[in-house]
Amino acid sequence: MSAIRLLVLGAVRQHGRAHGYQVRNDLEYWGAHEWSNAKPGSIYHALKQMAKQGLLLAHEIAPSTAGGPPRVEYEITEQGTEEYLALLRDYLTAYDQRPDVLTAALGFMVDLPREEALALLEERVRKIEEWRASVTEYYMPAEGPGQYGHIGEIMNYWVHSADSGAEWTRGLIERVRGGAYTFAGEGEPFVGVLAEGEENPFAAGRPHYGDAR
Amino acid sequence: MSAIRLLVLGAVRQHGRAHGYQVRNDLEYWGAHEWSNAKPGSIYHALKQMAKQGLLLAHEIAPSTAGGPPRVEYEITEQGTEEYLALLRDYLTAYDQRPDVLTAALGFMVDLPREEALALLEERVRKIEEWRASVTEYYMPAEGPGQYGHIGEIMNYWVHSADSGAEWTRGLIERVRGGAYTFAGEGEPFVGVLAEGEENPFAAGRPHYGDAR
DNA sequence: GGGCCGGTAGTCAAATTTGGCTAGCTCTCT
DNA sequence: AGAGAGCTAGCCAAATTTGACTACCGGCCC
Repeated sequence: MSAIRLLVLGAVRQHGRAHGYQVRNDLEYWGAHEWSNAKPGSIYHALKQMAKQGLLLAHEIAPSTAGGPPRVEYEITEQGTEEYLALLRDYLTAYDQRPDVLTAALGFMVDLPREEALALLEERVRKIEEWRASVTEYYMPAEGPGQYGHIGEIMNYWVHSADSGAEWTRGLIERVRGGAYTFAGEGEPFVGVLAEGEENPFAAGRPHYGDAR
Repeated sequence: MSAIRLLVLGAVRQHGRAHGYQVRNDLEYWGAHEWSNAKPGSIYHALKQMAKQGLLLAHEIAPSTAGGPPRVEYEITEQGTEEYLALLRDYLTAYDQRPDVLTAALGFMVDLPREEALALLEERVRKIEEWRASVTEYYMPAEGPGQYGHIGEIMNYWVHSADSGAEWTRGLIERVRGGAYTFAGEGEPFVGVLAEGEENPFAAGRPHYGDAR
């Protein structure tokens, strides 16, 4: 799975009620078009699909005042909220090496209580360590390393990445345990959406890091 | 782009002439079904598509001795070889955070001369550093960090990953410069395909790291 | 001597993703 | 006043990816 469902559900949820273009703007504000596959086509597709599956409720709305075709507003359903939280928990703990998944989950982690977020992050570290152990067991056999030739570099790279990811996660755990950020039930949450009329400092089309490659 | 085209082209090239099932087996031998999207459907699709585009040449073959449907054998064309090398060079230098792309390229890097591989890897490091500079410039503005709340952790994660990736690449450069592995034109290459009848120690279905998540 | 497991070699529909396209409106410049 | 740029809002075809399914054969077990 990609991160798009979590992103779209999270965006709709923060708005209460949103149409596709708003979601698209939020994701762009978060820079998601640069670190995930959040392109217009994918966003609208995800909205429709999730509406069909009952995760979102679609309301047909008359053409807006500012031109453009008739639009559809979406609300998250009970079932959609469950899916949202399930994805969030899953992506915080899953070590699947795709940075977009973790990144999306980081953006929403404060929707969980602090203690739960900490538990999930600790589980994440545990999973990375397990993964590392299983890889080194299978790919560093008794015959010693080197028998794979340059292919051994692949394993070396994986292990290095895993170690680096675990280390970073431990740092995050410490910061969160030390009281950083505002989690669910701790008062005014940090707002990550644009207010009506506010301008987006990170609009697409800027000469960004996304241009690396 | 995903890594599948490079993987399939590389597999066909190593065989000289291969049918889909052989490619599928090679990729499985390399563990590619665990770190990339190399599933049967994707492999056969890529073969057909690249044959249509002239990167591969397809030969219809009579049903094999061992049952099953009539099969198709593929050979890489001149154009396919060019595309293969272009992808390889691109993936070795591109910092696009998707580990499958780099992993695939690492598996084939010895198809290039040692000096070229070194140059590409150095370019890779340069690109990562550029990327890092551009990110920190845009996302650590004058108002100081912390104004993004927990969203700042996302940038922190990216930067950490970039640094880790650059460091690893520098290590690889040193090993290669020090004479490790056998590159193009340096004698008998390391064989990464199964010989006829050899058994695959990494067959699918084993309890691997891929089961993390 | 029938059943079924595993290997060979793939196909197929459905879901997703990509990249570009449309169409109406407003604002600015000339 | 008209051209054109830019914003709002979203659609679409084509390509890709997923996950499950097919069909055939040989051998093993009972």
